Amino acid sequence: MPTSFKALAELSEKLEATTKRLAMVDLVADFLKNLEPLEVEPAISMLLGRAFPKWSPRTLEVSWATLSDIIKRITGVEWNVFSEAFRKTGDVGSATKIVFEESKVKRQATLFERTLTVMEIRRSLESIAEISGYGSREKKERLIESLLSLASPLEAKYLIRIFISGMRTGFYEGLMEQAVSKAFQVPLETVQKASMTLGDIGEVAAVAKTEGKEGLAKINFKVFRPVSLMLAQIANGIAEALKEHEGKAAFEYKLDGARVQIHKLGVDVRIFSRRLTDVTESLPEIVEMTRKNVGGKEAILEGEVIAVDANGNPIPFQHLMRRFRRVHAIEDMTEKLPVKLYLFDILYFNGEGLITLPYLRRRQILAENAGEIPLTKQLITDKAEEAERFLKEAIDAGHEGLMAKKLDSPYTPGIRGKRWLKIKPVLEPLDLVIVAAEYGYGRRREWLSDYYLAARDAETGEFLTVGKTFKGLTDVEFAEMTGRLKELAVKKEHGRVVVVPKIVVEVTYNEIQKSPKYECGMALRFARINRIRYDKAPEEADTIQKVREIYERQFLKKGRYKSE
DNA sequence: AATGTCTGCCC
DNA sequence: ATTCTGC
DNA sequence: GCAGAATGGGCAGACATT
Repeated sequence: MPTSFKALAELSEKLEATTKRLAMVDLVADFLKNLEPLEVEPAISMLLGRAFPKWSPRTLEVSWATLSDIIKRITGVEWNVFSEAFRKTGDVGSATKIVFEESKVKRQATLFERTLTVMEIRRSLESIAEISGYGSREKKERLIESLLSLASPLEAKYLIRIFISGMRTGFYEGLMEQAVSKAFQVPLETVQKASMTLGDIGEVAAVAKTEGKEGLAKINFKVFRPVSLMLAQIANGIAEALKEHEGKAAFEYKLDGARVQIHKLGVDVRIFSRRLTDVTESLPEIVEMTRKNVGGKEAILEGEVIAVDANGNPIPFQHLMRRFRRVHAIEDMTEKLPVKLYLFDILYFNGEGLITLPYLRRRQILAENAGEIPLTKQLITDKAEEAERFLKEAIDAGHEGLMAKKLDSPYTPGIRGKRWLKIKPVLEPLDLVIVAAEYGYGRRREWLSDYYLAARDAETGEFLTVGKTFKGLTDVEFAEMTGRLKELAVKKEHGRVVVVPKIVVEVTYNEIQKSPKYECGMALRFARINRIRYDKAPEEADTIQKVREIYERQFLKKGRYKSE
């Protein structure tokens, strides 16, 4: 019997209500057992808040702005009714449920509601993703409208959450692996291994259901099917990294570019980004390089692409972004804005998965088959001073910092572990003034949690915004800060509060970027609050002139784009 | 044709 | 991306 | 220790609007 979406929504509601992970796994396992084979992947994707599997190139091109318009329209509620529900719950999905319930009579819900199946929802999502071209916005909206008008308030809540990619139930992919293992009675390790290889638990579960353990064991890498990337944790410096890696590690230059996974089969090459988007078209020179240099028939490689100046020196990340997902005027841009590839890992070669091999061995295989493509510069050492020198060298060459990699470690797709650590020095902190703030969403809905940070213009005495941040304060500090800011409020509009420039905060950041958005033409990258400077008056805050000085100083190390 | 808005995705 | 929080 | 939540700057693309 086809599974109803109502059952999936009710399950999600139960998951949201508990924080007990074992209980969640049991609930989901029971649900999975009763699915038909074709429903397995769609249902699993949906339970994890995804419309499609992770590797799928389909996108809905619909988000909260469109959705709230649609919801207001079909429920007939006023703008303030919906935003009140949103303010109260901090979430578009829950707000939808509320207004659906309140407007039941108006939308004659009981007349329209009927059983929606999981497969119907998947097909609708596919149709929505497929629509494009002139008039597509309206067509998408109409499709969503008709889907929502068939849905009950509870179904609507979770449909909306699928649209905005997040079920907010606390049930995540790792738990899904446990549920799959339990439901289809296959060993957890087998499920985990298959899930790592394929990069998505949905399809793995479908195989587990139809072919069992034997089917799972046969799962291997497929060229042109991207693998989730191994991720790194932050380390506070060389010493910490060495300690974590038992005294000895491989340090590699950390380049400020975009991560790429390169697949090759004969002369065919495809390039995937960190989120597994196909970016092959944007990077013809990387395709060419791979074809010419990489040995073997089949390979999956990983590396970093950076933008460089005419001398091959790294230039700021922003410039790379003008190339990275571009599909128009590429030939023109390959000349104007050259990019360079550095490889650092290999996951698959001529039919063999390499991810279980130790780092050193993989790096060796990579070196043997990379031809003239450079590898990231590497130093293996157990001496902190040597590593420190290497770090300084990397920074002086205009790079971001270092990666520390554990010598005997496997490649673990999708896992952010301590086997890889990133070491990124920060620039000197700035004392900035909060000039405005916004209310948060979700758990932060009661607090002013997002702050506009400004530097003083020494010439005019004005405060000029150089960025915005929501990071660095604890919940207690947010609550306190909200109180203080409310007292300083001079203007309120749309959840934004403009305040008297009074509160000074010490802000850390990794770079000063050129900004098209802020008046002063500069913006902080990755700004976060270090501490609140209760002891400082706004007149003592750092100046725009100082920010500019630091901005200019960056180019002593990094190259500059030629038109600047 | 130019400008504005939304979306997704790099970091 | 970074940071804090809850399990 | 892990995963998730909350949200930053800024880029291109795709449409919508003027």
